[in-house]
Amino acid sequence: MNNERNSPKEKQRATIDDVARASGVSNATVSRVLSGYEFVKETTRARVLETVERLGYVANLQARSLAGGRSQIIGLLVPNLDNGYVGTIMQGIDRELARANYDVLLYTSHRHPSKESFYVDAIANGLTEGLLLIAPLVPSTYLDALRGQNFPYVLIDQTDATENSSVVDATNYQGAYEATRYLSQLGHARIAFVTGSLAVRSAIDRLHGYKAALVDCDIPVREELIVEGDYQQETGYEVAKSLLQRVNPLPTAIFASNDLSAFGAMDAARECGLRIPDDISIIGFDDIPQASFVYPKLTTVRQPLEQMGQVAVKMLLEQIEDQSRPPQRVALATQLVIRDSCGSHHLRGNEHEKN
Amino acid sequence: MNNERNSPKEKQRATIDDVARASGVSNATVSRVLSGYEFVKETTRARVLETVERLGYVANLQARSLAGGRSQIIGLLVPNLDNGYVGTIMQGIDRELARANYDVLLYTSHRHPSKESFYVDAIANGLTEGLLLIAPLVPSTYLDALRGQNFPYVLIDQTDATENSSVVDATNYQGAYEATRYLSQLGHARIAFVTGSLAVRSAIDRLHGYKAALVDCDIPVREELIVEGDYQQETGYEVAKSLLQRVNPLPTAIFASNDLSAFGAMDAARECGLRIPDDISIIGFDDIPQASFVYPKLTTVRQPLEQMGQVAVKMLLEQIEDQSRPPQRVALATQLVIRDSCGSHHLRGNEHEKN
DNA sequence: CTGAAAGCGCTAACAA
DNA sequence: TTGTTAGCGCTTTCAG
Repeated sequence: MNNERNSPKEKQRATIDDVARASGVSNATVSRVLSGYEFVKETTRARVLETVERLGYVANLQARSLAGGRSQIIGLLVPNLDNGYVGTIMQGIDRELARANYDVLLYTSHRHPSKESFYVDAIANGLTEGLLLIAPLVPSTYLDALRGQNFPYVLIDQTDATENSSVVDATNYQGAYEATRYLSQLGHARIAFVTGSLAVRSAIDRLHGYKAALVDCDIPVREELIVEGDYQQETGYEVAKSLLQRVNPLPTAIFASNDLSAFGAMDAARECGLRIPDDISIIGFDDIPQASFVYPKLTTVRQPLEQMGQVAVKMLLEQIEDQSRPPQRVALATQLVIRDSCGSHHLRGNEHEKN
Repeated sequence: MNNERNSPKEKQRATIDDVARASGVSNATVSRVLSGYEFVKETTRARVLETVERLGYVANLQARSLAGGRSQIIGLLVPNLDNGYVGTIMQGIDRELARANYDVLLYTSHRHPSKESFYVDAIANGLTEGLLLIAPLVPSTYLDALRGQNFPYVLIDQTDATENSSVVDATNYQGAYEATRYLSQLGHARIAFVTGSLAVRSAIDRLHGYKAALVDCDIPVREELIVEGDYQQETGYEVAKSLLQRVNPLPTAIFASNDLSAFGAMDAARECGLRIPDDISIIGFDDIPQASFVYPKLTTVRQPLEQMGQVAVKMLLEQIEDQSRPPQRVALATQLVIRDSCGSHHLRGNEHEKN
């Protein structure tokens, strides 16, 4: 509508033609200099560069990209930003992208599936050269379209049911297995489990790991000790609370499928008058930044979040370079991080004065 | 370089001309239909829309924006994403932007000033229609350039020394004043203060608020109780620790300039064998999501982070609509949120069995 | 080594 | 109500 961009006081941004004129060459030559083309006379190059500097010229991305160049932008779809989880992954993405001189167009779905698919359609449309999806809700809906256009994308911490996408995630099964075995080794036998949303692959894998470990440790799998959460702190609190009120005898440990749920479980335990780790042990999954500064510091299974981001970017960039590259799947190793929220069940009662 | 975009299997994206041809009209007409232009025959409009649907046509943003239309994208510069602070603000930004159908191009400076100014140059260059800067480090460097081009931007939680920018922040002085007075009312007289980076306006204002409250409460301002932090948890930990080791008698309360620093101070206090809030009270500033689930829950001064994001977007959008609009400054009210990390100093010793 | 010219996909006068 | 025609700023042949 009434676009005031030409108001009197406004300085006009320098274009490539301005630079060309000011340095007495053609715009093509300026373009060559700027793109690092080899065969330009040194003196010409110097002159152009000097002019660019003097005029404070910066190329217009849209024009460049329209003209067939690269936009150097990738789309990033995230569920939210209010806990460190996505932030940490993004740190990895950021680092790797900076190296390749790419920028990020961000889409926050706020766990709203329809918004998610809307964005994906829009993103794959021109501006971005590729797409990174962090823990998307229901990828299957739009993944086909993406594949149909042969549009480069990588899923982070989520799996495509058709197994036809590039994905980066962690060894969820093994991580959960180890965590459970660790609790068992501490003497726990009544180990409750708070799942993630079971629509999500990682949640299912962690559940399987938990069950497998129980079996291997000769602990019966009791369905009443398994409650369904959704990776949210609030939900973790609620289900843990009702679990603690319902089950008798009480579990001596709770394994929450992610740190956020674990925080919720900690709150619930405390409200029930239980001391952590003396009365009940709690273990999480992810190792988001907060895990190390809740009190007591949370023992958890570390996902290499930052590294996942980096790897995803590398894969995406490769795919952008060579669109015919087949999908890859990478699962990075998890690692048990022992802090203060789990205690030995044998010693209960004897060692009450831990700080 | 070797752009494989024309590999055999790749479907080509439909352009506006494809749509025009397929519906037997000119591209101009298609453009009109798409932009909601009023005077198009209904049957034509319907036909075009049908074709768009059938071909799965989506407009190319870069072309549209190059041609003088709007890109519907704003740039967002953030310092980092690993704590809830920025995430919460972004939630507000997001909500408001979604309403106006804008997207976000994200730049993470990771507290690196040169990167910051580099980004600002790049951002203001074509693609984005405006710029939101969250807690930028040294805005003065590039703000002039932005203003010179009359490029719309809004600062969030930071102030331009020249007072020539639109800014949204909170009532830092009053918030700090209230927090300090609250501690004084609890009976504390030795109240330590951990500042933010004093290059930042909010940090200075909070320090002033703290000092003013002390004066008004007839408590002497002791410089040895004031230590300089930088809004980072790690630094908060370090300076609080050395403070607690150095000062004698110990302060009975610590006011940290932001929640992150407060978390650091909590860690330090605990390492010094102090119990919170029994032996020492700790109060923060911001009320980021973690504040309510650290243990004990942090008493803090709430900044309406989400609302700040929303207001900033509204201001920016107004500026985009009317570029001649003069800069505005809005300070949203802070609010003391009393939780569990502060105790009364009078009662010390008598009420040791709080949970 | 460099310039001219043809677009990239779209919007916006200006005609018709 | 609709089509024609210029560009937007840049890259990229194709000639020199």
